[in-house]
Amino acid sequence: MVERVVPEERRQRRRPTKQGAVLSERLIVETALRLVAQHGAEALSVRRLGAALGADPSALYRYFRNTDALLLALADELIGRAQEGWRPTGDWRADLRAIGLRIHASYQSNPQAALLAAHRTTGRVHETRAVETILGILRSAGFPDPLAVRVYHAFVDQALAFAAQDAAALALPAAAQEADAEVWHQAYGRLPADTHPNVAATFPLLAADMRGSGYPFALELLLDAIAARLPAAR
Amino acid sequence: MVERVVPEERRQRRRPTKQGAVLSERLIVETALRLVAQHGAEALSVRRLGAALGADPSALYRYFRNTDALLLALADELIGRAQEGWRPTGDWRADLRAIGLRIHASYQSNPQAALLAAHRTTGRVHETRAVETILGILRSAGFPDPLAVRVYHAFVDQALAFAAQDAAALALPAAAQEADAEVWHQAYGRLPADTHPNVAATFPLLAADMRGSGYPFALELLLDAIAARLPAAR
DNA sequence: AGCTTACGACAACACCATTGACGTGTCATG
DNA sequence: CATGACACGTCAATGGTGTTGTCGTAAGCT
Repeated sequence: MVERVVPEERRQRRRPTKQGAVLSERLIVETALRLVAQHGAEALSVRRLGAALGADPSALYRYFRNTDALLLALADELIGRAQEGWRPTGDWRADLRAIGLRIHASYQSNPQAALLAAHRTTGRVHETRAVETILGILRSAGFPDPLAVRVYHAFVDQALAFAAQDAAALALPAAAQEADAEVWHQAYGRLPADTHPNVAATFPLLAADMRGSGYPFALELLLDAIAARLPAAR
Repeated sequence: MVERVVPEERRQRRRPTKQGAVLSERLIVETALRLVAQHGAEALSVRRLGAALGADPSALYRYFRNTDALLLALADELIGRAQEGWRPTGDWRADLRAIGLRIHASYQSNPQAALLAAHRTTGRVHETRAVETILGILRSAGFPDPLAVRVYHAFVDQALAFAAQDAAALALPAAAQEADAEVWHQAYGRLPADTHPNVAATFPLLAADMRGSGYPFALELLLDAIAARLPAAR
């Protein structure tokens, strides 16, 4: 097969499609995100995306070598949106907290796409910038390189894992979402104290706490532990 | 469409297929798990499963209303297998670590099914038993109820989130898996020191560390932080 | 022994990603 | 301003997917 993809920056000719659309990597990514947001993850197919763009499906292969490459571009776009407008404060702990919460929030804003994208390594610009930033925060805070790398890994994986996990809940149909919450109260609210004493004793607390995401507290705990491993400065 | 599925317990006639196999829910689930284990996640299709069973693909629809129902059955089977044989030691930290790693490991053993399971609250016996156990460990370790509940939430969500995250990576088509690994060397190995000094400085460490899961270290950090919040005993 | 019907098989449908071939509109060159 | 090269949108085809309407037959009841 001949390589059909021309890198975006080297693209010169832009011929409109029969329906008048002028394609670009940007337009394709944005249309794909819109498609997923409006009609769910399963609505994202080359054929449907082509239709939404007003182009033949195969035209997409002039921009992405396959659907995997497109998916990576979507993932990178989400990472990029998470970083928009953020500036480091110089306080490593505050900065890490902000980045973690921003990644989480960005993925929640498009749960369907987040589910597709959260577990990929893109190697694209937004991602490499985020990696560079986080590593910079840790190294200039005084973590020696081997520790900085391990901490980076745990921090990033946890942010992405929670983001995907919470996105999955949001991605459920609204009806199924409420039904799930109901089932939770039904099943756990009625567990008898003789077989499940600990659940029974803490049920009101549990029910209240499980409403929200576990991420903010888990992040705080992670930051606690990281701080404890920071070699005493001075 | 007519409902084709007859519940397993009410099944009476067992007609062999042309190739002589006698189908059952058990046989189908076990064959499916074997198929995935031997030939990878992408080998699991209705057609291939039918072929592996020695039956027409459409015969499966006499046992499962669709592939989602089949995958749920696979997931349920895995949950059952995972909990076998674990006993608490009385050391809260060792017990939590063991539970976390067990959940993680069992999901890795069949990523495809794990992806479905990790995002759903079943409220069924295996799940409620796990909740009861973890809460019991925390409460008898001396955590006051409100803290025990928050810690429980963070711990469980972390385990499930990482399990799903790492399962997702394993469930990718082999090609995408290799692509992700390649990206680390291609994209991150070539980032110039003037734009990405921190990545450039730590690249060998990074490439080595990112090969494995971030969970074991993230779990250890979480346990560190939890221990630090345990009210001094005595 | 005969009847009912469960269940396996067949064939078809609608969708999917991907690719080779083609021709036209766009741009760089002169 | 004309021209030639070729980028890129289009077409058509391939081989995959899950799913379903229909049918015959053999299993198991009476």
